[in-house]
This record gives sequence, structure tokens and C-alpha cells, in this order.
Amino acid sequence: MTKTLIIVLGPTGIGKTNLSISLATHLKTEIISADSRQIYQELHIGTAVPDSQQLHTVKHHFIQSHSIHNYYNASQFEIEVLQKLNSLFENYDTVIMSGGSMLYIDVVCNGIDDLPQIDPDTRIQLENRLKNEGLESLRTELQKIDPEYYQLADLKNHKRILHALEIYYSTGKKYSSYRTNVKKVRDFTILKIGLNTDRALLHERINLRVDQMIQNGLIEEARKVYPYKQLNSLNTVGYKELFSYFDHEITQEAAIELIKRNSRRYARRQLTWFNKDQAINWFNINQEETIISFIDDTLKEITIQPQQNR
RNA sequence: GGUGCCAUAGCUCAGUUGGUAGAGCAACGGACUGAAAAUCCGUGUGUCCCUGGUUCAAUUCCAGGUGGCACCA
Repeated sequence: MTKTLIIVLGPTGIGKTNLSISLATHLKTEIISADSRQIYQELHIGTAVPDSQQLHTVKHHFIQSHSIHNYYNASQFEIEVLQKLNSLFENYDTVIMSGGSMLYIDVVCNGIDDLPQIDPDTRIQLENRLKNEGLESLRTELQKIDPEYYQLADLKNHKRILHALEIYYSTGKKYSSYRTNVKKVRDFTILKIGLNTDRALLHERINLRVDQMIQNGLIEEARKVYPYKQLNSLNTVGYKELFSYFDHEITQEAAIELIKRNSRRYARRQLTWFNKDQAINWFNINQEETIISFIDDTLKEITIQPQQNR
């Protein structure tokens, strides 16, 4: 029997959660969340995790399963999801994955190169050097060490430069030597369902959802994790803006407006990424019936002609 | 009803001694293989309220209209 992973994706606030629960109920299966922030157990309101009723209806994985205090990345997500899928496919022919974290979805579909573990001190040292010497100096260094990567790197993006250098200083080998540019092949079929709607309506939904989060107690939730605000996991829309408010840098109203704006911008970046992916089957919101019959039809085809990504 | 002021980008406004215009915010486009809700790069998107008049040329000057605000009745 061919196994199929159905991926529900789309911009933030579009309604992926509701759709994925309907699909999982229809297909009698479970849901893997592909969301880089819903994965943190300390976050709840600001990340819009499914509510307890929804979690009760369908079993979810990678929702509030990790701590903000533990470093996490896309590569770990690939490994953990593949393990989870392995065991889920023992019981189910189809599994739903739902989320908006573009890289996390990509990593499950196409894999990510194996890189060595970087020792945290190297990163801290390089961050200090960036602060003291500036990006230009590190960039020149990278040009000497790894001209191949320098050629294609985003040279104004300090994270990219730093990453390449920290790999070199941790291992003595060039970052470019680890980049295979090879997509891993999965032993299951992938079916991508994209959800989208008019931009104006999407913005309306996002703004409304932020107001609801505030009503539901986002400010209190953010205050609880405020002591750890320097953690990467809390460099997150909905929290970082409130931290600025707690620090008396902006008013509460301004923070709320910024959460809305940054959510809108995040949605745009998601769409930029997803629009490149020709394999996505796009639907508008409120097309649940259409989507279900599309999936049913496609699953039938897959059992006849397996091993194709659609 | 009268008088005065205002009308320019999605919003708040600047400006053109007459040669079709620019700031902030918002917005839009793009990149992205271990921090990805992160990080980075790029882009003015305009019937200058409407209709006439003067002028080679009007968003700008003049008249009328419409809408808004203020004050006086």
C-alpha cells in the first residue's frame, strides 16, 4: 500500500487548523504540525495552537512538544518527523501535516544536508566579532576561506555569513563542502494542499485574530516568558512586540499594531515562498467540500499509479 | 443662510515663484539548507476633488460647483 502525506499549508491565519482537523477526521488519521513556534510548550495564545477541544478530536504531534529553552532547528525537525511518520504509517495509509513554516515543510519533503554539530562557543565568539569588527571583516574572511559559498551567499545577511564561518571554525571544513544540492527522495507520496484568499480578506482575518489573542490573554502569556526574551524561540511575532512594550519602548496600542503588521508581513513572505512551489494544489477558504473530494479522487489515483509527487 | 480655511499616494501631510509631484507610516515584489513567525535585498503605487476660464503650458492663478472643518447668524 502506498503511503501518502497530505500537507495543508498557507499563510498565517488562513484557517489551516480547521481544515486539517476536518481532513484528519474524514480520513481517520492524525496530524503532524509543521509550525516552528507551535512546537513550544510555553507558548499557546500567541502561536494559535489548536484548542483543547480540537486536540481532543484529532491526535496532534509536534504541538507544544518542545521547550523554548532548548535549541531547535529544521534539521532536528526533519529527523523527528520522519521517525514519527514511520510509526504513523504503520497504522495509517495517509497522514496529515499542517503548518506554515516554509523551511520545516521543505525539510520534510526534500531533506536538508547533514551538517556537523556546531559548538555554541564558536557561535558566541563569531557574534562578538560581528559586533566588534562588523560584517565586512567577516565577509572578507569568508571570501578567503570558502570562495565557492561566497559566490552564492547573501552577502548582506549576517546570519548566512556567520553560519558558513562557524561551520569552518567548528570543523575545519568549508560550508560549501557540506552542501550537496541533492533532494532526498521519500518513500511516501506527498500531496500538497495550499489555502489562500484575497489579500484584503487575509489581512482582515489576521487583524481580527490578533485582537482575539489580546482578549484571550496574550499579554499575560508574554509576561510569563518575558524573563527569557533573549531566546531565539521568543524572537517571535506576538511576543517580541510585547517585550518592547514591557520595556517601555512603545505603548501597548503600538505593540498590538506592530503584531498585526508583522503578521501581515510574515504572511507575505510565506506566500512568496509557497508561490514558487509548482506542486501545490491551491484552494480558497470555504472550499472544504471541494478539497475533500479532490483528495479522495487523488488518493484513488495514487493507489493505481504510486510513487508520484503531486 | 453668511464668512473664512481646507481638498495632493491606502493614511497623515509636504511641495511646485505655472513646465503633470515627494516624505513618514502602511503597502507591494523578491531571496532564503541548522536562528526560518528568523534574517536579508528591492519597489512610489497618483484623474494633485469636479467643471469652466486665463495661458504655449494649470495640480499650482481666477470663477463656479461639490464635500469637510471652524466661526457668525
